[in-house]
Amino acid sequence: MSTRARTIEDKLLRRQLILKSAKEVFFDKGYQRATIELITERAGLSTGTFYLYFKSKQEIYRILYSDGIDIFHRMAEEAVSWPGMGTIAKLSAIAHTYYRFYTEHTEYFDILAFIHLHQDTLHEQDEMSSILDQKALDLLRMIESIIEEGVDSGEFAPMDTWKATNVLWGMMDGLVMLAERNNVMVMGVSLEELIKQSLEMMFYGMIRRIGAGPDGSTEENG
Amino acid sequence: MSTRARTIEDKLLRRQLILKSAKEVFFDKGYQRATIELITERAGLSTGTFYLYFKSKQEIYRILYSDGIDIFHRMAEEAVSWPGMGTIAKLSAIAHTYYRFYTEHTEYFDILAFIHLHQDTLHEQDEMSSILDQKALDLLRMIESIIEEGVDSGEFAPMDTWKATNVLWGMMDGLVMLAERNNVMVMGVSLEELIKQSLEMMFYGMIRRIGAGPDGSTEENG
Amino acid sequence: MSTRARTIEDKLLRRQLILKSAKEVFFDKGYQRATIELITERAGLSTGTFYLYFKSKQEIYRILYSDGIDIFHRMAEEAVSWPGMGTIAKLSAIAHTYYRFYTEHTEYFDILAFIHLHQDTLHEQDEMSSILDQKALDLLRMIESIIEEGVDSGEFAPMDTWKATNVLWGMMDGLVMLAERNNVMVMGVSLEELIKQSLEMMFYGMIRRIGAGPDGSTEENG
Amino acid sequence: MSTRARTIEDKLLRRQLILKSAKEVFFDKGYQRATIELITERAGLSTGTFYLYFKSKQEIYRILYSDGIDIFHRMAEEAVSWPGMGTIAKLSAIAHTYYRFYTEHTEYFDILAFIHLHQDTLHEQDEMSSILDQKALDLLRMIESIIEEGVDSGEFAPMDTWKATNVLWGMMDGLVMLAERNNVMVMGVSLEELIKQSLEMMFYGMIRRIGAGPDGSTEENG
DNA sequence: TATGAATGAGTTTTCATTCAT
DNA sequence: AATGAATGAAAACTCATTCAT
Repeated sequence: MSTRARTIEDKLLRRQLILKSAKEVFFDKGYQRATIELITERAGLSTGTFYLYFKSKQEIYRILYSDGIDIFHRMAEEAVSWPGMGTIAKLSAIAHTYYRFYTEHTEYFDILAFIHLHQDTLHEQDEMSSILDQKALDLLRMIESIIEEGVDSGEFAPMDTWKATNVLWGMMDGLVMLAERNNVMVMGVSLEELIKQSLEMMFYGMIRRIGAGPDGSTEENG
Repeated sequence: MSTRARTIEDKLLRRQLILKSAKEVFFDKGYQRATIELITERAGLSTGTFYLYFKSKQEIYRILYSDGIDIFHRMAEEAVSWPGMGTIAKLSAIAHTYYRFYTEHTEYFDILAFIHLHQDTLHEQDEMSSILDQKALDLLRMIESIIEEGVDSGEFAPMDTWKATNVLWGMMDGLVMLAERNNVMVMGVSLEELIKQSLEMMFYGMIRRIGAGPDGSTEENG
Repeated sequence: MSTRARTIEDKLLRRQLILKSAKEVFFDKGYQRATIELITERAGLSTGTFYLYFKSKQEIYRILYSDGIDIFHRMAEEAVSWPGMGTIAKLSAIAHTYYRFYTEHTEYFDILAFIHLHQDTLHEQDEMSSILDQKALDLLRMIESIIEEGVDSGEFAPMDTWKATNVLWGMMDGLVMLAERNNVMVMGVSLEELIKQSLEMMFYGMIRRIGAGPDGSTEENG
Repeated sequence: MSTRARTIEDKLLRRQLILKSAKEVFFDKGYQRATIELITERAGLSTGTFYLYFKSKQEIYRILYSDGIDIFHRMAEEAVSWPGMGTIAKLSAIAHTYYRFYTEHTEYFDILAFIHLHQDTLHEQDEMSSILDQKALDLLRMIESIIEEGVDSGEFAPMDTWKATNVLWGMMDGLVMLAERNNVMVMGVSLEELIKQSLEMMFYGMIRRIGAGPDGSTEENG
């Protein structure tokens, strides 16, 4: 690609280049300390060019957020697409995918984690924000559908599947958040281990067992 | 107190007033978009006055963070200080406290959640940062000691208590984070409900049961 | 003196106290970096009190400048008031006084040296500035009158005494300025030595000698 | 050059424009009261543009100081580079250069005079400060070497040349300082005249003469 | 009189965005 | 299309001065 992007392919390539730079700079510096100059410089372009491809700094941030969800969604779908997987195996696979997404796409993870804490900065009443939320919702719905399968197949006890979905996600999310925020705290305990253990605890409560109530409680723990 | 804070009490009150304003503005706007002008304006004071009570914007933020942890720590300790509480009751109480802290001190919650995502910005190699981390660590250690009690008393199966602490915290944290970030997602499911359910699932995995292995797994879900 | 200055003596004393503090702080920090708070704090008073005794920061600066000139003027007059002193002895005494003033009243010296470089800051078209200039002029006139005596008595060759006065002052001033500004430059050469030598050089050019022209030039250096 | 400086030449020109404005504003207002806004406004630019060309207010000040010394050093070297000049002629030429520098580059003169009185403000332990001091020292050394030539050639009596250099500089400096600070004082006496006369007085003390001691004293004025 | 809390104008610097080239 | 110089609106922080107590 030369200095001018004449073809549509060139333009797309250049757009991708800027997105990549932005992702890296946002990861290195955070939203506020990332500057358009840093982003374009890293892409080997000039600041003005940025505005030929993106409307604003906010816009590119939102696009990255959206892309991040898409990537994770795709990874999760692939992870559960193998024939013959049981419900627990699928949920384990999703949890493991979450861990993989965290390690392989840390920059995206940060952007995703960051954004909900800055709704004030970024969710400024435009169409984008609701789209983003919709995407996140779709992701959760996919997970819910797996749990529903488990209930339908009798693998899991009857339960409020939406609740269970949120429990699962919250558990994963909280653990990764914890790992990210402070390495000291999870000292000596790998994130993967924690997720595995959490899942086991959870599944143990979910699976159908004689004598277990529909909400996972038993006579034993009253 | 009128226009001038003459006594020590007045000064403390005014300090509290600024802290309150800051907490609210940080909550509304986030750290970056919060300005000293907004904070003092909300307190009915002038910008200069801010610097009579606090050294910098960072300082007041750190104070709020520290205060936030202190408040939660105190709430948690009070919640488990009733005589005759079993381990599960104590952990439930802490989880419930977390929920209460979230609802009653949302501004603090945000500050706490925010800070670990911006260690680069705020944890700039001063004594404060290690104190803060230490405080957070102390909190987790307190929870761990409760789980240890449960293991010692035979209520829980033997386990890695530090892992379990992190699972518990991660679960709570993730759920609240989820609730905070997007109300739509937990639509129809109250946070309190979710925490309750998660705990039950978790405890079900933790309690000692005949035939259960030390890690909570059984032949059934092997 | 208690917390309130009730008598006129008390008020004068308090005024002197503030002047002393101001002199020290101006010396330590320079005009800009000296703050009213620093000045009053050093005097054991509150900032507000400052404005009971002085109109502004500028005013106290000007007063110190004025006082500085007065002190030097007095020192110079005392130094030449001994009966039987010749002209050269008197001029030597004044030069030595200048050196003494520099070492014994360094704070004043700095204020005096500083002020003419900041006419913009301090000489803002008020009556004070012309008074100050008048005082400085009076000082030079006193020195000129000594040189005139020397010419009248035949000790010096006829000369333009105003020129000579300025030469003398400029020499002294420049030397001290040099010493103050950069110790390295006068490394190994004491200021006193330099002044002594300069004076000797100058007097050698001024004294009446057979064959010397009225302006101090001779056939030898023609 | 129109509204945008596209070429390197344009940029250099614009840089010069800002330097010129800064020099003037520093001269008018002094360092503290000079603001970036005043500087850029005078240059017909916006405040932000300043920071495209200079790192900070301090930086531009230091550059001007450095430039000032360079200009004077160059002027002085040119002034003494004519073949056949004797030592006295060279020193006279330097003194005259000092006067020219003062009249032709008054703004620079002020900056130079100002800086050594504010070593605290501006000489803040960076490489620049030592370079600046070195430059000033180099200048004095150049003058000293001329005096040394005079001694070597027998034109001057043996003397401490470093002392003599400082006497000469101090004399010049003090005279110009005097002229600058208060025109009234040197009323009716041109600076040029004063410098000429001072030099003559000084040289008269320095030149080798039968019966004169090595320090310039003679039996006549003993 | 004395206090010192409060004020708010003023200053340097950053950086998203624009626009002349 | 691309450039990158120019813009100018913030924003944190300081401190001489005021004024309620």
